[in-house]
Formats: sequence, structure tokens, C-alpha cells
Amino acid sequence: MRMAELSRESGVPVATIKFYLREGLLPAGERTSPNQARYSREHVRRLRLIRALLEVGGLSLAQVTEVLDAVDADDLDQHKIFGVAQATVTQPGLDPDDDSEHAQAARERVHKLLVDHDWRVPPDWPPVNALARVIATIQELEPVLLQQLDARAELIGKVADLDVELLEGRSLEQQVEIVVAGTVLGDALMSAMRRVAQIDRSARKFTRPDDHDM
Amino acid sequence: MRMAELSRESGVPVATIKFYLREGLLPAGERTSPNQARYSREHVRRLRLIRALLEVGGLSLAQVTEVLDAVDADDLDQHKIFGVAQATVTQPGLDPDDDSEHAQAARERVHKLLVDHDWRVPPDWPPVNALARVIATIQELEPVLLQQLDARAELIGKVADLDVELLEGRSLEQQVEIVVAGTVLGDALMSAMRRVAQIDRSARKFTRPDDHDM
DNA sequence: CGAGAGTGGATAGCATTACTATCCATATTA
DNA sequence: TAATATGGATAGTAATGCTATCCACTCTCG
Repeated sequence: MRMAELSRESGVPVATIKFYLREGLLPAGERTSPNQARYSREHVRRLRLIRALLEVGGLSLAQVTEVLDAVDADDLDQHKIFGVAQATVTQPGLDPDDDSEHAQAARERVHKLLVDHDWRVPPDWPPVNALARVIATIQELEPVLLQQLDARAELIGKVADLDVELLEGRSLEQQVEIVVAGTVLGDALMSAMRRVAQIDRSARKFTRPDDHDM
Repeated sequence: MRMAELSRESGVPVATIKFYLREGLLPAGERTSPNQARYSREHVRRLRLIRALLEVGGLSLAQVTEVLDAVDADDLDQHKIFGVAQATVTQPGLDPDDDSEHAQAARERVHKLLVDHDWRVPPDWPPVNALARVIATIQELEPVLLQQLDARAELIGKVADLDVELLEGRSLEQQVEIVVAGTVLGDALMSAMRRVAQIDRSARKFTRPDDHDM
């Protein structure tokens, strides 16, 4: 497969493919002569992954680069699989030097959450810190959202059960690909479904029984 | 409250506040003389909302502008509340002209999802289309993620139940604020909790019983 | 074999986004 | 009254994600 076909198959402009090659997001093709190359199915797949992470997942090019490096790494073990995918996607956490009232309350709330739900994770794990930041922000903006935090955590725990269940009986490489896609596209999927479900619930709740569509 | 204090209270640099004023994200202060103004608690709150949507919610300034316009609008009714918040946050949908195999399969899958879960929503609602796009992308990248789509939809439905439950017995203005924060920060909250829960589940599943921390 | 299109590689340019900096005339404060 | 702050206008900036152009090859097709 040459450049033109790679571009057609993937839907990515030639100039952009060259840019990704320069940036190291896409591995070079197999040389057929000093300045010609041939590309494979793998290149198409990789391009599709890049576009999916960028457009659907909303990652930056820099984050995509990190994710791809993780996918290509060969020193992974079972315990690190979620970690590498999460590391690049996790939002900045709560500033550890911030000892304001809100920050401390948020840290305590997170701690309680971990204890109550028996989530055994290192207390300084970046996603834990990111969670603390989100909670701190909600706390000072719209604290009512935190009223059902435990109910939400319960549900999210079940989502995570599904997430790890998917890995059952697969090779490490497959697991990495599933976790990467599942982390980034999984967020997009859950957000999109949530919006649809909200409309349904809102319509049910606020439509009076004598309205036409009941 | 003058500019310097507003900046201190909100943590936003003076130059940035001036920029937001120019852009219309922050309403002008109350004039005390032709070229002096005084700001209120409301300005601090608005600034915090802007920063939360930008930094935690990951919205662009343009999206923040739209969201704030929706918050300020006074022609809302019960049915539109989720719609306005969602309209600005919803990702681009599946191209309606795309009749490729994947696109059609995704549309059918979404339709089935709506029917199976009795989600009564307009089939051309933007979030429905956005969902179709996410599903199409997953379909061609890592289709195994769709195996548990129904289980996930079930859980997300319960999340949406919580979302609307929060509105019970509140004024329309309060509802708008809760929906806006709940939509944007709610996504961030769920993603952050999911990451934490994943690590917990992954550790439980892949740690052998004789390992130290069991 | 040769003409025209395609290719890899290098370099430069561009549009957008979200600020940041400077200036200045007027206000406020000490 | 002198230092400082403010509102408003204008210009500049850094990062991001491409696009465009050029060039010396190389492949393809008649």
C-alpha cells in the first residue's frame, strides 16, 4: 500500500499523514528503495486509532503520543495496564500544597469514599488526586451534586466491573488495546449515553400524564 | 469590590478578567463613575463557574459562552433544561450522509438500544447522533467494547435517574445551574471515579490470593 | 524509453485558541 | 499631591494541529 491508498483507506489527508510520520505517531513504512516506502493494514489501523483518540476521545496530540507509546511498550504487566492508559488521560489533580478549607474537605471526602466503598487504591495515585480536584470544584460550585456521591460510586463500581470483565482470557496485547480504547472511548460512550438517558428521564418526570405522548 | 479584590477572590489574573469582560463572559460591573466599576459576589461566582467549565469540564471558551448564555436565558421551561446544557457539550454526531456499513450498523445499534431500554427520545436528537458516532468508532476499532452495551446502558440509566432526582423541588433557576454543573462536571466526576474504581477492580482480579496485600 | 503523476523529506506558513502585556487618561487612596 | 489602581483599547504571544510548497527522486503506463 502506498501513500495515496493509505490516505484513502484511513480518510486522513496525505499532508497530515506525513505530519504524523514526522511526529512519530505513525511508524515509518517499510522501505522499498532509499526514498520510497510501503504501508500495511497496521498503518491504517494505527491511523484510525489516532483519529479516534483525537476526535472522539478529545485527547491532544501529545496525549495520543503518550498513549501510543504505552501501547507499543513491551514491559507491561497485568497490574500496570490500567495505569498506563490512565496516566495520560487523567486530568491535573488537586494541588498538594493547597490546604484551603475546600481542598481539605475534598481530600477527606475522597478518603471517606475510598473507605466506604472499599476501593483499595494508593491514596496518592494521580486519578485519586484528579477525583479530589473534581470534588473540590463541585463542592464550591454546586455542592448538591455531591449528595448522591455514594450512589454514583456504587454504579461506577459496577461499570468498572464490566471494564475488567472484558479483559478475561485475552492476551496482554489485546488487553492493552482494549484498555486504551475502553478508557478513552469508554468515557465518550458513557457521556453520550448519559445525555440520551437524561432526556428520557426528564421527559418522563416532567410530562404530565394527560400530555399527548403518555 | 474592585478589580484587584475580584482577582484575588477568584484566583483569576486581572488581565484575564478584563479579557472575559471584553468577551462578554463576565457581565460588566456596576458603574460608580464613567470609568470605574464595582463588582459583586455574583461576579466571583461567575468567574469560578467559568474556570470550572474551562479547567475541570474541559470546555472551550466558545462553549462556555454558550453555556452561560443558556444559564442567563429566561425563556426556559422544564423540558428544555437538559437540552440547552447538552446542546453545547454534545460532540459532533455521525455524518447523516455517511451510509457506509459501519455507519448504518451503528445507527441500527443505537436504535435497538433506544428500543430495548425504552429510552423515548427523538431519533435525530444531537446526543443520539453523537452516541451513534461513538458507537461507530468503537465498532471499527475495538468492537468487543460493545458486548456489554446493554449492561452499561442499564447502569447509565440509573445514573440519569440520580441526575433528574436532584432537580426535585427546586426553582427553575436552581435547576438550570444544577443541570449545567451536573452535565459538565458530572462527566468529569464519573470519569475520575471510574478510573479509581478500575484500579481497585484490576488489583483485586489480578492479585493472587497469596500476594502480600491480600 | 519517456512523460507525467506519485513519493519522501524538509521547511515554511496558517488559523485558532486563550490568554498576556502595554499604554493611557481618568479615579481613588494615603 | 503623589503614588497607585482602574477601565478600555490595542497589540503581542505561545501552543496546537495541521496545510502548503518545494525538490529530487521513483514508479507507471503507453
